[in-house]
Parts: sequence; structure tokens; C-alpha cells
Amino acid sequence: MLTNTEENYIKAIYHLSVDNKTVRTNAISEVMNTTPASVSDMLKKLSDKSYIHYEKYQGVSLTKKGKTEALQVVRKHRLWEVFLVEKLQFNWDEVHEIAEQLEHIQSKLLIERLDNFLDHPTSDPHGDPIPNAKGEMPVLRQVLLSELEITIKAKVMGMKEHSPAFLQYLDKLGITIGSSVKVMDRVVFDASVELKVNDKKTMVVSHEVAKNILVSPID
Amino acid sequence: MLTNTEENYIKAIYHLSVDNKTVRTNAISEVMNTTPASVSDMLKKLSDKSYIHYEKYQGVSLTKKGKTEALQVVRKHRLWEVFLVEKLQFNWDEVHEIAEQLEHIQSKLLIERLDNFLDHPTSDPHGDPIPNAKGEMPVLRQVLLSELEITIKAKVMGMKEHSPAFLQYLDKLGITIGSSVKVMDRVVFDASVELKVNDKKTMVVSHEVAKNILVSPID
DNA sequence: AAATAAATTTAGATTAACCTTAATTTTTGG
DNA sequence: CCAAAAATTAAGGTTAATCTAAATTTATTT
Ligand SMILES: [Mn+2]
Ligand SMILES: [Mn+2]
Ligand SMILES: [Mn+2]
Ligand SMILES: [Mn+2]
Repeated sequence: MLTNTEENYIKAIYHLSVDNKTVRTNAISEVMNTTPASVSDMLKKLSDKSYIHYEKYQGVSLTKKGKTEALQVVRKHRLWEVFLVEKLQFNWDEVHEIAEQLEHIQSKLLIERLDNFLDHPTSDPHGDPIPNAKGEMPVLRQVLLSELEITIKAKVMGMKEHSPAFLQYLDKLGITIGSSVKVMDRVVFDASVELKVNDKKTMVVSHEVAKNILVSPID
Repeated sequence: MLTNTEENYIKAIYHLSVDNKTVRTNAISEVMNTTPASVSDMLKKLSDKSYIHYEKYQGVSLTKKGKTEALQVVRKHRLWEVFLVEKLQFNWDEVHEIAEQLEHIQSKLLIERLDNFLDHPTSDPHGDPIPNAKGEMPVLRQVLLSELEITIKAKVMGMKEHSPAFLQYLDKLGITIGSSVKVMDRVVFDASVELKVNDKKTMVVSHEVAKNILVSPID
């Protein structure tokens, strides 16, 4: 059985894995808030337990076994977030830290009962997909708002950034999951986006903001 | 902030504290499943942090601060047990281990929202009282079934023993919280109890069983 | 292709929570 | 009251997870 720390490392490696590139020690140390030396220690351990492929100085990737574990932790994290928002009336910017703890509770039965209680949600309050009990992740084709073609209407599906500051800003703008958005124009100078939200409100958001909003074009 | 282990020790000391007697090292080691030597180590630490009064060889007692902490952990444990039984359809003999983990989740807000979601329950699935947010424990006057006067009708309020084996046996006997019980007779030889449950079923339970059932006489 | 910089690993420590074995201290019952 | 038993503490170690500082490897720049 994995310790909480091992689970956190494996989850971090999972989240850092994009397009088959290996995940580097320094990148892990950054998201884990530890030193690269501590990461090296842990990588050796995770490699010995065959959760990761590891070649010294070359970065790591998850094994099959490691990926399975990662997906279970992600599943738990996201289901608990749904619980906190849907049942306990938390705001979407308040749930991450608590889910960080709850994701480590060990009980297969608990998580299946929770899933059932929540009516088998497929995405969490930030729009992130929830893997099923087998660890299969629903594949959603989504585009970044920063990449959305001009004048095409789309629906907000999720956020890449989860910090309270960002989520609260979106609350203020009136942008949430399910909102409709249409890019009216792009500012050439700084790639700011002129946006119509829910067919009424027009606003300008920075490229940085647009880069963190996932949308799906409507038909 | 306390570690999970410190919380578990403090809770164990709380549960072992009865009528102002100090709690002994060996008693703690037994319920914590550790060696007396490990307990000594921890007692030194908890004393340094002033959660307990500790004189070498004389046993320990909780300080005000320690008791407050203990009551918060007990509150969390019992609220989570209610959640598991009421909302996730767990049986009362399945919840203890999971609550053992959940009781350590750190978030004041979470526990108050949970309390609210559950409609401020005053006792857990085993009949144990739930301290309120201020740490005030409802005082229930209850008698052990083994002490209940003969032919007096009483209501089952809770169980002292929480092991799955015991709770499942009660399920089989049809004795649960809220059942009415009347002691028809006591066997002098071994103090077994002849019992009428819910005004119908008559059965015999051992003294050992009767000692672990808390009842409250009906008027 | 060096030389410098950046990334990573190794070495050596620290802290928490354990353990085993060996003192101590307290309790008990003859 | 005192010796044996029981309880408790002390000493010395282990493992997991961390750290700092130093060494090594890889990458980048002249
Ligand atoms: Mn976590
Ligand atoms: Mn999320
Ligand atoms: Mn616990
Ligand atoms: Mn209980």
C-alpha cells in the first residue's frame, strides 16, 4: 500500500506527463514544494516499487501500475470535490485543499458508495473529467478559449488553473462552467480577447486568462 | 497542529479516562497497539506540548487543551460515522475504520458544513453522543443492560463495544438502537440475562453481552 | 570544443514514530 | 517489610521523508 506522500508524488507525475515527454526532477520538486534532492530520493523508491520508469538524469514516466494508481487518486480527489460543492455548498475555489486530504482515505467501498451517492458524475466542479472505477478517463475534446475561432459560439467546459484567485475572478466576470462564450475580436498587440458571455455581457480578458479556460464549440 | 498519531494518542487517553484516575502507559499501549516504550516516548512529547499532565511512573491525564483536542477528534469521528450510515448506506459495523481515517481531515469549515448537512445529529450510529462545535458533550444517563432492574422496560441507547463481531451478533438478535428491552430474569450461576426485545422476542444473552449494551429506562 | 550554467544525484543530517533489550521504579502478596 | 512480579522508562536502532551542501552529469553558450 502506498503512503500519502507516494500517492502525491505519483499524482504529480501524472499531471506533469504530457505528450510522452519524461517528467523532470525539478518540475516535480516545484509542484511538490520540496527540494530536487528529496525528489531524487523518492524517485529511487518509486522506481524500486515499479511505479515509474527511471533512468538517472533522464526524467521519469509512470508505469502501467503507476498510472492506475494515479488515476485512482485523481478519481477520489474529483469525486470528493463534487461532494463538497454539491452536497456541502462549498464554492469551487474552496474545495481543492480539502480534497487534497480526502483523496488519501483508503476504502474502495467508500469511494464506490460516494460515486453512487453523487449519481456518477463525469466531471468535477472545475470541469475536469472523473475517471471511472476501472480508471478509464472520459476523453473530452476541448479547445482553449485562447484558441477558439472568432465568432464561433462555445460552451465553457472547465478551467486549467484552479487557484482561488483565478476562480474568484471568473466568478466576478460571471464566467462559470456551462456559460456560453463567443470571441468577438482579438487584440493583435497582446492577444487579449474581446468576449461575449451568455449572449449578453461583453468584456475583455487577457490572453493569460483565456489560456486557462477550456471550451467546446456548440455544434 | 497535531499529527494524526498525536491525535490518536490524545483520543485514546480521553477514552481511557474514567473517574479522575490517571491513564497508565500500558493501557495506552494496548489500545494503540504499540509497545509501552513507544507510549513513553509519545507521553514525553505530548507533555512538552502541554496536552497532558505527566509524572513519570504515575500515569497521565489530559490538560484542558488536550481535552478540547480530544473532543474535536471525537466529534469528527462520530459525525463521519453518521454520514457513512445515513447518507452512504453503510452498516453500523462497517464504519469505524473509515471514520478512523476521516477524523483526521483538517478543516473547521468542513466539519461544520457536514454537521449541518446531517441536521446536527446528537448521537452516532452506535448511540455515542456527539460533542457540539464548542466541545460540549451531551450528558446521557444510561445504565448497562447488565445492571438494569428486573421487569423494568428500557430503550437501547448505545453500545460500549464497537467490534463488527459484536454489532453483527446484535443484528442477528434483532437488538438495535431504539429497541425496547426488558430483563425477565437473571441466571444466578453466570449472570446471563433473559430478555424480552420489542415486547415480543425472548432470548438469553450472556453477561458479557449485557455489559456492553447501554439502556435508558422508559419513564 | 571548452567553459560555464543548469539540472540532478549523492552524502550526511534531522525529525517523527516506531521497535527491542536493558535498566528502573512501583506494586504486591507472603 | 521485602522479594518477586509488573509496569514503566531509558538506551540504542530503524524507516520514511525531509533538508543542506557537495559532487556529478547534462545542456547551453561562447
Ligand atoms: Mn494529496
Ligand atoms: Mn478539481
Ligand atoms: Mn485515527
Ligand atoms: Mn461510533
